[in-house]
Amino acid sequence: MQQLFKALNDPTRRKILEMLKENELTAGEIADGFNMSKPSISHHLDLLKRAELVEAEKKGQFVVYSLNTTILEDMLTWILTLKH
Amino acid sequence: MQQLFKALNDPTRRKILEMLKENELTAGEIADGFNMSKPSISHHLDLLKRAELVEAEKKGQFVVYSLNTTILEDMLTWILTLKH
DNA sequence: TTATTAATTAGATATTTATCTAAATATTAA
DNA sequence: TTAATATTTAGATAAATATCTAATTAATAA
Repeated sequence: MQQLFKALNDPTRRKILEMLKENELTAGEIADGFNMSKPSISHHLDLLKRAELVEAEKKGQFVVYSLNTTILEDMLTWILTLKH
Repeated sequence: MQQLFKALNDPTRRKILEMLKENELTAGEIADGFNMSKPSISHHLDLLKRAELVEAEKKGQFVVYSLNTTILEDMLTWILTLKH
């Protein structure tokens, strides 16, 4: 849970998730969407992967990232429990 | 949105919200639930208040805190948008 | 094989954050 | 009015975080 909240506590990482909502993207394509160095984006992707919010698959020299919304169920449950 | 995610990105603050789910509580009663100084708890309460997750009402020398779940709608919406 | 491209890892740094103790403020009780 | 209680504010510090550049790894192309 902590890892999940931590991963979402950054606007860059939230925007990455929004980008991946449409299509899966390579690390480079994701980096192109930001005015930030590739290593920084790589670090953000690593945090998202650790939180299980994205999955990474190596395709040749590329790494393709895709969204994994499964883990968000836990957060939804936590929030809804608070509300009722 | 950033303030909201930030406020939830701490286990102490999340536990405070869970405590307030049951009853409203004074700052001192909340602090009693933790092995942490009162100023630290006061700081956490301040962050929760800024994020509009709690409301504070002064009653005599006490300050009573209560949960405000309204703002959580925004987060629910964000998460659900990501999922569909 | 050598050069190029894609991505990550390593290491450094500035900023943010969580925590503490001490001091200040505000309210109630003696 | 003075003392006690509840809470916050101020200031300091250690740890975590986001970012950068340089170096490394891995895969493809010449």
